[in-house]
Amino acid sequence: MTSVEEPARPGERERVRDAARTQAEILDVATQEFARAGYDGARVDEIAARTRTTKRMIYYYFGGKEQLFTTVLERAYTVIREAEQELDVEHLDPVAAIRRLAEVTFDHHEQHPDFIRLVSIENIHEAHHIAASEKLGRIGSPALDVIRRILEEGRRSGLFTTDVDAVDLHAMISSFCFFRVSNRHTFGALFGRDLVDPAQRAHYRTMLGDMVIAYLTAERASD
Amino acid sequence: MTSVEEPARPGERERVRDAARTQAEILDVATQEFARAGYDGARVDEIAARTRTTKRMIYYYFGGKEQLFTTVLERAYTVIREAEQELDVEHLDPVAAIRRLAEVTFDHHEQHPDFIRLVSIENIHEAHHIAASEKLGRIGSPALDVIRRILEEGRRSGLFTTDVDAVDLHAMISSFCFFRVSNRHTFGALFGRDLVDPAQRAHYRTMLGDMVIAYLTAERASD
DNA sequence: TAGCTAACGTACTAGTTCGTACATTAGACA
DNA sequence: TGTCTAATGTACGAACTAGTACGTTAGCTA
Repeated sequence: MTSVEEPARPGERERVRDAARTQAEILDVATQEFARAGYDGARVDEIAARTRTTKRMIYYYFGGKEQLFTTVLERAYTVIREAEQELDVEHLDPVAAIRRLAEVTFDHHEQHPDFIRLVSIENIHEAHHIAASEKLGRIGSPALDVIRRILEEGRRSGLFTTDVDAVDLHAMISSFCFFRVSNRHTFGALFGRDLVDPAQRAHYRTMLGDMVIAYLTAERASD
Repeated sequence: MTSVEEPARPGERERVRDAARTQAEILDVATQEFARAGYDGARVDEIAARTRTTKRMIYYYFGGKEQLFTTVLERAYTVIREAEQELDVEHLDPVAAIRRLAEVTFDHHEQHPDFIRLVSIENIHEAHHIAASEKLGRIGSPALDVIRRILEEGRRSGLFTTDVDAVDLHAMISSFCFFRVSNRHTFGALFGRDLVDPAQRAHYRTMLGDMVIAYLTAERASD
């Protein structure tokens, strides 16, 4: 999400015109602005003002506000998918692997509140931008493949007693991680508890893992 | 959320001027419009147009767009709190009671997608309207009290092995119910699965209950 | 039934906001 | 070193949008 501020690598004197840098700078600022204010709340002029370039360039490179937002989304999703690719849990036993996966998901959500906000905003708009994006249509999810393999192994070994679909488990894990960040403000205002309080971080991280493992290893759930 | 369209109770001829009805009508339409487009995306003119009255009246009764949104939120939360008051699970054993509570929460989220959207929107705005509202500050949560009592009983009887805080359990249940509705569109677009597909409703409802019960009755989780 | 006021409608304005027409120049390359 | 184009800046316009000034009237009450 932050490709920002390459301070002119040595030997490479900062050029006045640099298409790639200008585009990256616009995307960085746009990400912040859209995440801050929502699609309609975001101001193209404001984005331009916080850039070293002008509004003209936003239209030159991205075409318009709508496409800019789509590109921001594309980049945000690409970042998270790349992080998922790093996932290295196959050497762990199924229980540890799932817990680790949950923790990595937990950490990623916490570390990218802007991404969470963008996704919330995109949902208000019924995912129209994702639908319109070719890139996002076929981006896939490495995490899902990992979950699938772990679940299979866990079931074969008899460690997991619950027969759950990978997508559903992903939804279960994501929902907790996402909600904790996305609904932080209303939840805090209504129940007087900050779900993202650093002092409670380990607590909630453990709670998530416990919950998922308990579900997967429950002795004969209802079915 | 829908006080709408009282079609002139018999004997009570529809008056041309009716303050209460006008206000309710504005609130109904405003709820839809804000939920549809977000705070900044919503148009005061559009709200007025879909009402039998005019924009003038919105300002007459509510003061402005900001206060109108706050009032919409207040009413939406009041509705959900009233639903929680109906909650009648104390006669059930702790396991059944928690499962029932989870199911009621699940049902309520499904039945009020507009409410979910409003809450998402309010979170984008960092709960500023809730913070500014006296009414919402001290609205409380009947559900929390219920959870507290069930948990206590469950622990005393030895049925629940996990020592969890009522607010945290509420967060756990809510996160799943909320995410399923709030992130329906992005999740569907990315994973090709509609979390709110009626055919899957019972499946997810059971899954939530299983998860919560598994967590509460797990044999000595990590602690 | 006369008077009064809460309830209402119309028409307008000031300010904002996305988008673009037009002009300019850095710097790659021949 | 001259040329050409991608990259850039300035200034402006058309459309929208929250909010209001001013005038009107339904219907309650005395």
